[in-house]
Amino acid sequence: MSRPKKTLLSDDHAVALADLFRLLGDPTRLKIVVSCLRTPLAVSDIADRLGLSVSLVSHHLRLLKGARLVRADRQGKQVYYEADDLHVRRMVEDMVTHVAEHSS
Amino acid sequence: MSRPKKTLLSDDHAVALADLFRLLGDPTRLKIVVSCLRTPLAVSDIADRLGLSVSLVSHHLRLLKGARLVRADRQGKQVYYEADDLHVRRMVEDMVTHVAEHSS
DNA sequence: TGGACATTTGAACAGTTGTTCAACTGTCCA
DNA sequence: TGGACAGTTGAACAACTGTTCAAATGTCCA
Repeated sequence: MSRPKKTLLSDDHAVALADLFRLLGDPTRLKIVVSCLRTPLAVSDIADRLGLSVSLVSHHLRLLKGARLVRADRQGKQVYYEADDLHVRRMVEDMVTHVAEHSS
Repeated sequence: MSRPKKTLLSDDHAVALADLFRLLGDPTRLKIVVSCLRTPLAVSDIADRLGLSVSLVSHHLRLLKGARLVRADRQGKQVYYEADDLHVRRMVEDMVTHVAEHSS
């Protein structure tokens, strides 16, 4: 609960954290994550909502899944994606609302 | 205090937020930010601590300053850099401690 | 089985990015 | 002024990344 005064970042942690940041560092990919933040969404639904090709969305989802930012759930012909856990959801939401609030 | 149920991300906000994430998405740059998170540090001090060339650190600092993630303060021959505001500090700290705690 | 729908995958390409090296600017002090 | 120290800048290059297109896989139902 309490936070240490000095947070020195080990190389491993720096790389791991940077990997996360980098994945969220592309606007398209960020929008994909945000779109399935609260409700599981099929690939084609995401593509429709964002006006992207299904192929492109799938490519990005593969990367996001690899980093455990999203989770896949096949249901018949469709595959539903959603934010992987509570933490990812909170962290992205916090950042999104922050930018929304502080947009000058 | 309360968070809206649906956080839809506008294109502008997505790009702005992704810009932030992308800058933190490089391990070297992330370590530079973290190193001057709590104490202002001169360019050569950062370079020494992280074992990087002064030139490389300066290049990265320029990008970070451009995004207002860090602030520069010349003091004689040296230029001290530090995290630009409380928010940047908190957000990066939160992510760093999160990864440190959840490293499996 | 066959065909329609949903998604994944791989190759290929243009554009971007991190790093290095060398040259340049700025600041101080003898 | 001169030289030493601190930092910035630009060019150049290899490595990486996002996107597109076409082909492949998986799933359901008549």
